[in-house]
Amino acid sequence: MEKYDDRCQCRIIHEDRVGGARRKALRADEIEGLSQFFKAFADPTRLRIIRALEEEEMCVCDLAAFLEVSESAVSHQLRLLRQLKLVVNRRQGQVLYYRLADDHVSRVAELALEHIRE
Amino acid sequence: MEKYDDRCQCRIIHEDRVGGARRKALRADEIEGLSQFFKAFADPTRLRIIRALEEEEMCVCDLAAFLEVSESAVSHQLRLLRQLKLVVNRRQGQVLYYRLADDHVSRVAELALEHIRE
DNA sequence: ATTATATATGAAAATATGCTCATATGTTTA
DNA sequence: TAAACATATGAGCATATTTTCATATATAAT
Repeated sequence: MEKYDDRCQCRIIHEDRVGGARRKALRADEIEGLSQFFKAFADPTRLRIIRALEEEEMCVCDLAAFLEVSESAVSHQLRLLRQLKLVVNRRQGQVLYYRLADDHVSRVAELALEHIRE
Repeated sequence: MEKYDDRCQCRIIHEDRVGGARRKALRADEIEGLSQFFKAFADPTRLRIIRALEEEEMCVCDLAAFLEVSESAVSHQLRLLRQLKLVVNRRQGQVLYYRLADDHVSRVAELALEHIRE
């Protein structure tokens, strides 16, 4: 004999709103993808990398110099940005040049900047 | 007698690009603000809260029911979103109704959604 | 071939984050 | 005034994230 419904024992004040939210909710994988995408921007180091690459492509050691952090740290962050498909690279000799994968990236950053400047 | 320059011992391949990046760089406090702003979107629970509030205002227990997480957890996340000025609330009796602070919030979410759907 | 350069990567340490639990606050109702 | 309800909050735990350090890989130069 259970004391409560085992699924959700929360009181619901507005059934309709909860239902509405459920109906328009994104699928779990979309939410996961979206939050991953935003995670890329959610760290000062990565955000500075993104901003720097808006201008022109840069190599790892340029970025390390600009950011004043270790090349290893930059490389780890770039891997993350690569996995999230926000940056791509091209090799020229021993140097890898990184650039932004597409312009949604800059546009999102620009829009957010507007927000915080208001 | 130091072995290296104590500021930055990185080799720089493209002085000009590093310089360019430095010149167009945002101030430290803007970078901090921006990354904080994005941090709000970088968690599935908060993202779902934001999406739910795009439709209409909701109270804490509605959100808890929709998200199927504890009201305490929702409340903690709402505090964070409040501190980041992404949501505001209004009290009606003992119920607090939350809504998005402005429409930059939805626009950023929408733009990012376009990105991941491509 | 050997050495140097540019970057990548795994493991571990330092830190940050998200949730739970217990308790506190503010509002309404009895 | 007391009890009930909606929400807030601090402390602590579990997990995740970011960096460092040591080492590995790929390309170029000697």
